[in-house]
Amino acid sequence: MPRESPKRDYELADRIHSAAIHILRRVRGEDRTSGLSPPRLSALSVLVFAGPQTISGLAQIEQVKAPTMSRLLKDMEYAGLISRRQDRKDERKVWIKATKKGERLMWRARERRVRALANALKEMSKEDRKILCQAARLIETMARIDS
Amino acid sequence: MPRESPKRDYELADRIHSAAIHILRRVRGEDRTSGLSPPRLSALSVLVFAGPQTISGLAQIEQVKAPTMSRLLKDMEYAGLISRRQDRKDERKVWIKATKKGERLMWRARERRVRALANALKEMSKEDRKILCQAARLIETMARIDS
DNA sequence: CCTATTTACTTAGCTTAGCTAATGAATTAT
DNA sequence: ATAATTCATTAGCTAAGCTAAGTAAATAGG
Repeated sequence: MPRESPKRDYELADRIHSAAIHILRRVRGEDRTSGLSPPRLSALSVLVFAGPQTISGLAQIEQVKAPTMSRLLKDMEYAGLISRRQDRKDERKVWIKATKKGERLMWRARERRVRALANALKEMSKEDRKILCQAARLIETMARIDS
Repeated sequence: MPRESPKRDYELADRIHSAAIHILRRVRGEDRTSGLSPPRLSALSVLVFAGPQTISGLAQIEQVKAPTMSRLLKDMEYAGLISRRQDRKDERKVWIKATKKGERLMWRARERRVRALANALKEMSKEDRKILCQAARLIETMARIDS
């Protein structure tokens, strides 16, 4: 494991952190108008793209504790965005899946969200987009390594 | 304004968003042990690096409404991390600056935070770091463009 | 086979951080 | 002089994170 430059590590961590904070603050307002907060949208998109999940499974994917996910899902169910079904074999497990309404809402919210970043993205060069894309992938990988 | 690939825009926005969420969830626990939540740490680092700010100025930099910043600062003052001083000319304005204790705490928190990402950063190639660094800069630029 | 432990989910209760609306006080404009 | 604006705060709401504790189902051990 190459330990080149501790100072750079600090700076890099700082900047990643700062960037993350500002990105989220930026899209928060936009997302809220759609009725979907970032955590809900994030969970919903997992359900849409990766298919049904158990609650604790989804919590793990979203890096959140089970009670937190449980409450998010309760509200989302009330809003008609997801549905539940018990596992046949193991009656403790509950499988969550996005409803049609949930899928529709997700797409609309996504549209709003991208619009919130559109000004910047539109003016961006191909190279810059590529950098962002690669960085996003790196970060997703990082986030999954358990400390 | 070159509008090359709308579909890519969606995907890119999605991935940036997701990456931001996961980064913050990752460092939150680490930061909490130092007594500094991400928003507080972020505000404090502005004060340390960019010098004293008025409350509304700081709110604007942090992309947050004034009451939110007001409350953050109230708690941070109580904790001895920042101090206030009224403007001589305009007695409505309050200048905020980091105390010595605030600076020390900021550095320690930063250390913890980087440690939370260290496992991943350590194993990262020079190229990967460079990508992250460039991406962070791009995002900072994006975040400052007002929609 | 029965008890004990583990697992999946929920509930309750706390904290932090966003927001808007309303207030007080100082400044600026008419 | 008065009206409008600006800076900061307070009050009160919502959302999302946590831990601890509780219920119900499944699994393990004697």
